[in-house]
Amino acid sequence: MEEEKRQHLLDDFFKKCRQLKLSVTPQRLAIYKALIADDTHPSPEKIYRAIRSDFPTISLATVYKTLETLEKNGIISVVTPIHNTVRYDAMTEHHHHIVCVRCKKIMDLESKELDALKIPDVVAKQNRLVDFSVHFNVICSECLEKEKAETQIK
Amino acid sequence: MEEEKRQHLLDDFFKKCRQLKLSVTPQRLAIYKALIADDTHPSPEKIYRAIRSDFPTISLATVYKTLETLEKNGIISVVTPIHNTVRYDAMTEHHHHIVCVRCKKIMDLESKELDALKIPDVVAKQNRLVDFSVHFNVICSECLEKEKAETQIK
DNA sequence: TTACCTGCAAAAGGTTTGCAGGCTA
DNA sequence: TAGCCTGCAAACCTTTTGCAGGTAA
Repeated sequence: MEEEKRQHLLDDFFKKCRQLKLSVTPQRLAIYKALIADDTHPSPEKIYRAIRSDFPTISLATVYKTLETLEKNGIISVVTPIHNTVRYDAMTEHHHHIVCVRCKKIMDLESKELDALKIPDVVAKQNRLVDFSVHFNVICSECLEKEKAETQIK
Repeated sequence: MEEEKRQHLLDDFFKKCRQLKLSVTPQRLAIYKALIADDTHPSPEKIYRAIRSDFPTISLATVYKTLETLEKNGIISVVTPIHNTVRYDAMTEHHHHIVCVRCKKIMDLESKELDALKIPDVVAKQNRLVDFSVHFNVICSECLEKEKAETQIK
């Protein structure tokens, strides 16, 4: 990430925290700075290690809580999108996925059109492409039904 | 999944196991059957619960080991593609990801072209689309370099 | 028969929770 | 000052490992 962009994110960070009435504690700031300083999409553990030299007493739980808070407030986002357990699939051929963000159901999607996606040049310019897939986050029909039913009760 | 497809997968299962010299134990078969009977891409835990009535003494560790073996042999595949820890990103705007399957590095990719992807009708027909992203698995340039260096040593 | 596979138990991550005290706004 | 935030400890959940005995081919 370019220095300019980093500075911009940092400015936004203060702005958003003020708006959302989130305290800007030294720890939070350090966690956020560590995140924008690391282009590899670090894990909580990696962020923890990065700021430990400046905050020797900080706890990993604080890092988790802070990241969760920032995420819930839309200031940062989670990359591993699906869930916290491994999920298996009997289909080994190439296909795509539709994931319900409510009930966590994962559905397969076969699509010749998506398979034929034009791959941006940067992807294969320096790296060797292994495969790719498209991932749709949705609220599934069942969850929509449930939501509707609950709204009517009220 | 249609019954026909299931039967086909099951036939393939026996064939592949024979080819790969993997024993077809009752437990393995049960695990595989449970996987193809469940269209929601179950977790090891869910498969374990599904077969426990038939194999009351089976251990969760066996389910894990079996799924890992089948996955390594290309008989099944893992859905949660990235890794077993959460990864965060300071960019909250819509973007795509390039993931190195070797070093687990995750890189951001912004692409108006990908954003403009034609979404298959089935996706939004019954579900409410929240968002989507394209996920490229690659071997990154650094890992390719490393690989090359190691090959030369041999 | 032999190598692989299972089941148990324990350990090893990774993540979450509760609470007392401290700090930000 | 009030409410939020931190740090500690413990719990929890998922996954991995080692090993002894059992079973498929």
